[in-house]
Amino acid sequence: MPFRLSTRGHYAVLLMYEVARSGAAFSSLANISTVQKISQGYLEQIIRPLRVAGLVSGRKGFGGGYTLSKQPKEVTVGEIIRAVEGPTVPVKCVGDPSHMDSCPDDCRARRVWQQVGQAIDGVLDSITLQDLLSGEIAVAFVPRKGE
Amino acid sequence: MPFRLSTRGHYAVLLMYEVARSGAAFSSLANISTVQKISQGYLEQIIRPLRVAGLVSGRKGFGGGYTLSKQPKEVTVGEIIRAVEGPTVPVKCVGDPSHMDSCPDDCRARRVWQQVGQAIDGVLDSITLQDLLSGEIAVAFVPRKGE
DNA sequence: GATATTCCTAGTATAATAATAGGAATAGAT
DNA sequence: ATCTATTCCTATTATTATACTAGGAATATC
Repeated sequence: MPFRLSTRGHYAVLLMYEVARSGAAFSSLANISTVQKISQGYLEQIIRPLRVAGLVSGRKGFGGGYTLSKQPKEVTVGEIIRAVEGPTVPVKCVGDPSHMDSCPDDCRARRVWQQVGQAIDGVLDSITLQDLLSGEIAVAFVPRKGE
Repeated sequence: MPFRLSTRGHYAVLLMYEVARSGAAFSSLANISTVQKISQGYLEQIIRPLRVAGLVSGRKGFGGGYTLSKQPKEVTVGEIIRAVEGPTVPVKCVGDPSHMDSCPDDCRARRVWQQVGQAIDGVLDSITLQDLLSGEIAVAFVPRKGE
């Protein structure tokens, strides 16, 4: 339950993966909606900030859809998630000036949250759409029960 | 906004820090409530799972309160947060068997979420209450505007 | 002109969060 | 004994965020 990613960020990555899969051809949201089983209306909302951020460009009308604005290896998962969700800060008192005075100046925990945010961005920024396409992502160690 | 920690986990760390600061003496929630400006009733809810997990022990009555059950260097921030919030999994389809079939078996993104969860736990488990007490936490690199 | 698409704004149901409220049990102080 | 400070427990509630749905306007192709 802590450090959860909302469906917006989650779906944004799946969405961009589908757009990347189609290469130079236009991918329609109707098609992606079917493949990934996400409502088209919701996808429209999610792709808007991605377009504004210049990660995809859309084309209206019959045969239209979206294509990547950059090469798959130039687009990181971090860019995608931050475009739809904003900066990666686990608690408000880090990064948001309007909340920084809600905790004392000498708060020892603040550096913990900074490190966590940095670690998350480190992982997300190290993975590109090209990595997703080629399946070349290192398998994370997942501890099992009783280990 | 993504990967946010709720106040329960956030406050749990501040709470444990205050308990640790008092060493062997009992810390009352009334006092911690005043120092950290968190309502006592809410602190009571937060400390319960910490007590159940064996991180603190409580003593009722006048002069009562809570003390650490272990040495500060034996208690990690990760233990604290997971005790009150559950396991660190950014999306439901990782870790929760009831949701693992909602996405396809070959989902390329799943490893991303696994790696993120592992990175978060890596940071949280590397920091102990002793580190908070002594202030010996490495400063995370925080990028500034226009850098 | 029919249709498939992006593009835009608003509303809404559900769930999670962040508490508050009220009290019972217990230990020490007087 | 009684008073008070504390933990301990259960329930309720206000607020917010999430995760959508609805309805339509613009535009490009057939």
